Amino acid sequence: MRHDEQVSTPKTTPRTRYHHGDLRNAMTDSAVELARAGGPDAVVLREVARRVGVSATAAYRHFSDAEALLFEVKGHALELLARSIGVAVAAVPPDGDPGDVAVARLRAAANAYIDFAVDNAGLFMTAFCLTKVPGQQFEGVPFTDAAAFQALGGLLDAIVATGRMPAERRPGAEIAAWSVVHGYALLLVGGPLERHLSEQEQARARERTLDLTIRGLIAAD
Amino acid sequence: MRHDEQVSTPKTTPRTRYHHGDLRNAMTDSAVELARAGGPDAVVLREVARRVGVSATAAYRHFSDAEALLFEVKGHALELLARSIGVAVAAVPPDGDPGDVAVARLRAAANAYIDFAVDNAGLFMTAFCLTKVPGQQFEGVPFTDAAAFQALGGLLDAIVATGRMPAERRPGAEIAAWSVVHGYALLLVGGPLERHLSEQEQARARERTLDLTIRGLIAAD
DNA sequence: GGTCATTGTTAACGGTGTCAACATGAGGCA
DNA sequence: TGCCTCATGTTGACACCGTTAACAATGACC
Repeated sequence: MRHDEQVSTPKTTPRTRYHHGDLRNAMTDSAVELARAGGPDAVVLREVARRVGVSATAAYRHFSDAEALLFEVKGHALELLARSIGVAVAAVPPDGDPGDVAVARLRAAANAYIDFAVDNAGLFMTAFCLTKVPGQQFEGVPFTDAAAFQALGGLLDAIVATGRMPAERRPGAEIAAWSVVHGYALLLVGGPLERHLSEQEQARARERTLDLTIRGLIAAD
Repeated sequence: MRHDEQVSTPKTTPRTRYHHGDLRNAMTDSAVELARAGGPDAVVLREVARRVGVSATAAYRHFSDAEALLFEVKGHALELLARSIGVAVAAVPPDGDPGDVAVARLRAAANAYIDFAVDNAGLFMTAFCLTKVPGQQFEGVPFTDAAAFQALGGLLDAIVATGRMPAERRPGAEIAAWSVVHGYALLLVGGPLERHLSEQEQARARERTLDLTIRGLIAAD
């Protein structure tokens, strides 16, 4: 419906063979690029088909719906997010006090989450933005998040194992941790924080938010 | 684009007078109802006009854009959210230890925020969901949030005043607090939590998340 | 009571998702 | 080898959407 900015190179590769050969993946990739650049609203079935060099209706041989295509994009975005976090966590040097390392890993994961949201705002929005009240059947975020959720749990378990966090405080901690980071990221990406705070203030706010959360997790009471 | 469910009564009030008299407000109200029921995607200019009993193009006498209408709805949704929180905070009995009262107020605000998101998922999504990477000019959440932000600051100041929270931890605390609650609400509304957790687990998770956050805010270190 | 800006209306355009009917061609079976 | 079949892509059409241009009604002000 919105037909403003036609961002860039339509990139119509006018293929030679009648059958594309790998249309589903090609469309998904193209859709991911659109989402990266413009968020979920930019994922337009006809535009995707155009870029891949195929008629719009060809999409229906591989996706039941325009929404199904968007769903695929969400999955990809989540996978990229998870990978990005994994890299950051793995980059934490495992030397020194195990408790420090475990906490540093959690912090690295949190920062990677927020960094991803800032650096790939379009993908992040696409992954998490719900634009309609979901019906009976879930059509929110694909279940990939479950894996990420377990990974986060692992980080927290590690902290408990080093004695830095009371075990009885462990249950539900993933949800609290995820909530903070997710909320901060969303308030930042195109949200109020991005507008009301300078870049420096944002950095400070992020640090303090993470400090506070980690204190809540590991502070003795 | 999506033209599936036509939810309910089009409610076309075929007015008698040529001029509506209060078209702008009527359209805004109707749009808010659509958003409440179906989220931002349900706010369709032509449908709004239909319900108010007016031609689609009449909207352009009062809104520059379909987006402007949506923007108005966002403002209303935020106002309702703020009002809802205000009521909850005011309902906290001011008896007993001032520190307890101040903390209870913060907790009430947090719970009201999440309750609003759950009970008015469509409005909440409409208020906060960004569907496109914003351009130079902000087009995210209207600035009403600034007022809510200050109110939250007031709650935190009160806690500091009672000595329950170290003053040096005060700066940036709004952001941390808001982040948790906002993130939890968004993970809940149509998000992963709603699907992976039973209702009882959700209640427990919420309690623990708030506990953790408040501990982070007020725990001595 | 006449003038005119405000607020409506109709007609039309391009864009979008989607369906039905048709075209192509790659792979298996004779 | 040749044919048949079915997955894959195409064209054409429809309904809906946002938006603009040109026109009509009305109410307020002199």
